[in-house]
Amino acid sequence: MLPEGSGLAVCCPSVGEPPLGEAEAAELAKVLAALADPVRLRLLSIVASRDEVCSCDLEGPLAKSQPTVSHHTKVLSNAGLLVGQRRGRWVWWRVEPARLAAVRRALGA
Amino acid sequence: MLPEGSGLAVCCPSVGEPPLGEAEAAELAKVLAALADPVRLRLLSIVASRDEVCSCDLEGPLAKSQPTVSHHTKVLSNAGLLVGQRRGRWVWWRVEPARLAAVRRALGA
DNA sequence: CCAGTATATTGACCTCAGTCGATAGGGGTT
DNA sequence: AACCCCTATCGACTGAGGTCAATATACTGG
Repeated sequence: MLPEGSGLAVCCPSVGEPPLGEAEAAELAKVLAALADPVRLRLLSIVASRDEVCSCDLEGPLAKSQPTVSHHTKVLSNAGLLVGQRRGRWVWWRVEPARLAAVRRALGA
Repeated sequence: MLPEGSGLAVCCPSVGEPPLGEAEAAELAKVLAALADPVRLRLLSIVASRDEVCSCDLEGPLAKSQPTVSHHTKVLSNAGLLVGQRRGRWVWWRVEPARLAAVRRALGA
């Protein structure tokens, strides 16, 4: 449940600044793939709207089954965009704004 | 070969600003899906590095077959990220910085 | 018009990802 | 302990997408 590649956060081989080697491209593509799903974008938006949200409060708004929600939170968490913390029986999710900022920077002109 | 949805360019239902309806999420996901491929990211980076690049100059650096390159340019073009112009037998591609900026804005905190 | 070159499309293959039902694991409550 | 609730994993199905060989289309030059 930990972010795997963090080459993105450090600094900035961006799409605008030419070379963009295969490794950087692959890394950036992974994070973008995590973002490139409407359910996950809405999930992210919901979590961002409050400070913390538990998984059980996501099924309703997303209109997806519990396993599906769990799958999406895992994908976002692996991408470092979401961080989960277990408290009692619930898992509370919050967004990782720095990660999102890194993506914006990597897309920067 | 024309961008299809441009709801992104107008204004800003961002991931940070909560509601993010299903339609906006789907639209944003489409553009992000176009970006979420290492070959296309490198393609975009190459085109951005010069002002214009013709398809024939992409096969080499990308190490992909001609149909594959054509496929990727089409995907990026459909997403509004790349614009192609046929001059003689060549197609010259240039990036659409505004579109990329719109994506960054949609991802904005 | 014919030949040659650049690009687009087709068809097929293969892998991957989204989805859900069923089940397992973790953690409270009584 | 037994029970219930929340979350994670598994297995299976399905659809989407990256890739290339083969073919088609578009354009130029002779």
